[in-house]
Amino acid sequence: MSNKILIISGPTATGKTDLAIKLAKKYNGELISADSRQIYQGLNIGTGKDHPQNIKIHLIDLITPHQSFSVAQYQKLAFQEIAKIHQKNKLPIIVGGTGQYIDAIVDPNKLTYSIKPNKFLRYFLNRLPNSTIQKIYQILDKKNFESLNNSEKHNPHRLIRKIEIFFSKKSPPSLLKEGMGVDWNILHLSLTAPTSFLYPRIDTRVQKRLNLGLLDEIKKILTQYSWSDPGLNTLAYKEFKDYFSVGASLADAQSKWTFDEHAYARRQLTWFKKQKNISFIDISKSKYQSKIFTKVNKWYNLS
RNA sequence: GCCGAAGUAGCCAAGAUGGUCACGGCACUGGUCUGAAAAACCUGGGAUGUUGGUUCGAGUCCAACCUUCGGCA
Repeated sequence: MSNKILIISGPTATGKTDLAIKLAKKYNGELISADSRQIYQGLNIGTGKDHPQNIKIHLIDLITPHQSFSVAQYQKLAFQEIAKIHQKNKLPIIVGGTGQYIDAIVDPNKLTYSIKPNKFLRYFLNRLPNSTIQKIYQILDKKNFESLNNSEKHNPHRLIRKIEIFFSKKSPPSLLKEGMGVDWNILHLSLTAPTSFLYPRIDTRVQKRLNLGLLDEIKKILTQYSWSDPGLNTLAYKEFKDYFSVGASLADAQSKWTFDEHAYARRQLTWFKKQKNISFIDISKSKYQSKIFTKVNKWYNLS
């Protein structure tokens, strides 16, 4: 066997981790995080690393807040972890809310992932107005520029990445050469709920994290890192920048943070909605957990 | 009870001398995404406290009423 992978995804505050821990116990599994923020050391309360200490979760606490990270790196590491867990004849359980990271596992054939970021180019382009970036890309690659939708044309990150790809030498090696992902048997469960159900849960969790001492954690982080470090561009941290640096009110920071969490949850729902081969589980419905265990059980024992 | 100020979407808020049924921001909605993704973007709907009056025409002027805030009692 040993080609099965269980994925638990979904927006924030749906109880993914708790569920995944239960599943891991029952099915002899090991957890792999798919979370772009829990990879940062020191960002604990704000990113929700509140799972029991005796539970091992792979791919968290990988780097410090002044380092940057990306999907391609995640993909590589996740493949390694999956392989290790399979070798132990255990079930890898991917749990997280970063849709892009999960996508890199489910659909690994992303050719451009081998094209590395060009720091110099990014530094240069990042200080230009978007209209100029557009013109540059238009001149370089008129055809592709015109095929972009409105959202992409106004998105400097995406435009810069496209320019980066244009300048790189073509013919990126396919990851499929390594044979990763070709024979996996994946069950992808995505937790979901109406926003009217999610928002109150988010709100209480925000309050809870403040009570747990988030502000002290931020204070401590600020002794070593600065607001411009990539790790601090994270919900639960970035909203407190004005509070700490300009003396803005705590209430404003908290409500800003809360609303950012709502918007984040919406984006996640939008992302997962259009992914293929997902079973959605509405956690606002009763007995959703038993539905999950039934589904997993059937999948685990068959095939 | 009297005097003053104010009432524009869930919240904040613009609106020279009355004239395209009203600027924005937040929230909320739907969407985009191939090495920044808890990122970075695109999109949509919703309002002039109430009732009258003046006027060709009122958020803008007048009256009454209602509500809120401040002061005096």
